[in-house]
Amino acid sequence: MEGSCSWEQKTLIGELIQGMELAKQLRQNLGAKSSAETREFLVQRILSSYEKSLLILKWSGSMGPGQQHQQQPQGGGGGLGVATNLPVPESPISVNESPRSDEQDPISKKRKVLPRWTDQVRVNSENGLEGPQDDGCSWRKYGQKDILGAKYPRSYYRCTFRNTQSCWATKQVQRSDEDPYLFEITYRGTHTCSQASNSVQPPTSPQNQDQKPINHSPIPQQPQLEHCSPMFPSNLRVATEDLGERAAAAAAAPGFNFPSSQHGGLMKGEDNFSPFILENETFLGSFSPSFVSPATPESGYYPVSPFQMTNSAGFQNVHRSDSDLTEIISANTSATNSPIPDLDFSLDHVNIDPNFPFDTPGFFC
DNA sequence: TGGATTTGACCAAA
DNA sequence: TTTGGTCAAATCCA
Repeated sequence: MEGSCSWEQKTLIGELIQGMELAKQLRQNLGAKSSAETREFLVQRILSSYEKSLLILKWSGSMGPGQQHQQQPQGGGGGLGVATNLPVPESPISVNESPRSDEQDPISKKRKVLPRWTDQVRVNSENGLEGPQDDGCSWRKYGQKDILGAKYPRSYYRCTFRNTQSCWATKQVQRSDEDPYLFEITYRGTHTCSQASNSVQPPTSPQNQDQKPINHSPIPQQPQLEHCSPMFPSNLRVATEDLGERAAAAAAAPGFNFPSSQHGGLMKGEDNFSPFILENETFLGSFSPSFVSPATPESGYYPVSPFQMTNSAGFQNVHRSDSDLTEIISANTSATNSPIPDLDFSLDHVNIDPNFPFDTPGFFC
């Protein structure tokens, strides 16, 4: 935390202040005999504020001085990566070497270091739709793998236009151990194909988020082939996934398959989860227009803030997304040859309220 | 018949 | 050595 005006500090203070104010509101509501719903909502927000504060502290504490914006510990307890105040890398494409080379080398089997972020889609069997909604992009499944500690196999998809348009965007779909109706979709890389404008873009900074209109609809209309760039998720709940919990979740279950956007059906017939309905498919955070059409896959290295995950106001729905700052951050640091670990973190159990005051006084320097 | 999916094998990172 | 990610041949399907 360099200087007296670190982003973390301000954010932390803002969170605490917000929590205090919410507590006051709750107090007033208690006296005013407000509805239980209102009180519950306030409690939810208060808890959210404190959880965020704790995450900030946790994250900050795990970073070396002056590195908060550049690295993030890997592992479930990673906490939040806050790179918000980082400007979009002037030239993310050229700044990176390894990620870029990886991404440009389709033949390499090396684990790609691409911008990665996770979205979660909750489905339910009531609506009759088959599987989670299409995210607006054309994906082609190229693999499935049983993941250690996970009850369900993970499916791998890549852009249909990978060959024709050299679009290296990929996504992984993993059904939640704890909630079979919850799918965690990890996007890697950004679309550079013709459907890029519809593609899911990595979350961006809070600043950007503030500028985005927020859809406060608590219940998203069953998105029809919505654009990948999920406008605003109606979920206000941003859960961070605790990596440890995954392993903990144990029971077994049949593998699952995720319907591809082109087929709509389940990938694996034996799956008993047939009629899935997308209850929520959103992507927390806002997307800066400047991120919409990266010139190259590498350009997907965006500064991201966990808080951009904040968003609209759904009340009960599950959803959330998280981001992976790793590569994004590396874009900003590679120039200094700093080894950047693959920082993958997610936020689970954290409810980020849609009204997170990024404009809280002092939020920004 | 062409495009998409399945699945075992391979490879590199951890 | 283990595990995750990808490849590519086989298979499926419209």
